[in-house]
Amino acid sequence: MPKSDSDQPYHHGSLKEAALAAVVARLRKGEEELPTVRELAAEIGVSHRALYRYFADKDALKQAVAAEGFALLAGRIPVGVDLTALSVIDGFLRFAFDEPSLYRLMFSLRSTALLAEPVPGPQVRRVIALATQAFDDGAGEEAVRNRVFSAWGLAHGLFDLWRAGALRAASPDLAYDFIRARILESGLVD
Amino acid sequence: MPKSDSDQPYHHGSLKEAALAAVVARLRKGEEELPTVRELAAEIGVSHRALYRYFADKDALKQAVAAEGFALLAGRIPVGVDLTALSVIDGFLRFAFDEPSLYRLMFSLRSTALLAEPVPGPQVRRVIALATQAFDDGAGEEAVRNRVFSAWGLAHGLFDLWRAGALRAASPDLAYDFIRARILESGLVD
DNA sequence: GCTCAAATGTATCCATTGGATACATTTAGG
DNA sequence: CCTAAATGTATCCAATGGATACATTTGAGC
Repeated sequence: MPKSDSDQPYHHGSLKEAALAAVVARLRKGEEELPTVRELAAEIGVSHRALYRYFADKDALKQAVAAEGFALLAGRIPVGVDLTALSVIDGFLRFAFDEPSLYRLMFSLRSTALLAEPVPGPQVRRVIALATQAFDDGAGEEAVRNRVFSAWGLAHGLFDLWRAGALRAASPDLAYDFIRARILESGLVD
Repeated sequence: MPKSDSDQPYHHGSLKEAALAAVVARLRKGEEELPTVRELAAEIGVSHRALYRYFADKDALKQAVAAEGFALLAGRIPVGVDLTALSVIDGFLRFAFDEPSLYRLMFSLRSTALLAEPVPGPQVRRVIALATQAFDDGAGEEAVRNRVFSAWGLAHGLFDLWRAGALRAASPDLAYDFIRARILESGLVD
């Protein structure tokens, strides 16, 4: 017999997706950290242990959220004729400033995870592939890789210094402009 | 009457210093994270609550450790005639690779802490002052500041990408060489 | 349609951890 | 000396990630 009229069915149906979406939404709303497993479960309407059917432990949840983040980042990078070194940089930087908490989470992972070993996850590989393509000016493979990492490092580093408070910019917009100016002036992207 | 022959006196004498030194030592030995308050207290030989006489909460302890880190970093930067843009970069990079856990902790702080607001802590200011002096080539104040942050951002960013696993270097030494090469090739430091 | 095993979710328990409060022990200044 | 402030301890608490056992659904094969 069906349990008395409860709006929620016993099986959620898409717990994993709902969990990831809920975490991303929270980070978007300004939360700096992952919610507790219990908070997250409560928001979705399940017992906290239910989440462990889909994530081995909390770190696995974090990894999955980070993977979502890289997928969202890839979505910010234009394709086709609009794929240029500058548009990659702009998409990357705008994503970082739009979703600072998510961005931080994505790059806070230890090695042995997503970005590395034995090969980066597909979401990360897509971002790297797009960037490599955009920066490919016909010079050798190594020269292109060097420029990609220099530009990536500069953007990532300046953003992180801002996040840590070292840039001491009056507003996020000014920080964005400052960082973009430094990248343009570096000559890494025309 | 004195408590029966216990080697440890009731008062430690320099708990704060001992605590900071113990944490730094642990990070140096490869621990990635801060120890728990209890572990730390046990190592020093006091009850865990004793530490709260010196640190408001665990975050305050973290901040203090980070401040120690910046002081150690400043110690890696040469003074006098050896203070050049390149020597600053080398000191900075070597510190990061020598003490990756401590380095990460130093830059993992939120804003409103040490690096920012209302003004960076003295340990951080010293590092910035040395870098600014080393990069001062007589061009305007703003141009110097721009170059300092570009170089800092590039070094910090590439190091963090390596730490996250994105560089996929075969060894720390190769990563170090790669990063140094990118910085030299940037033209930010001669 | 039925039945039963696999999938999914719940209830309950546990150890660890950061932190609070009350009390004990020293130390030092008048 | 004596006592107040400083320093450290004992003990308690709530939150949290995680484990184990059990309940509910679902669906594949007969």
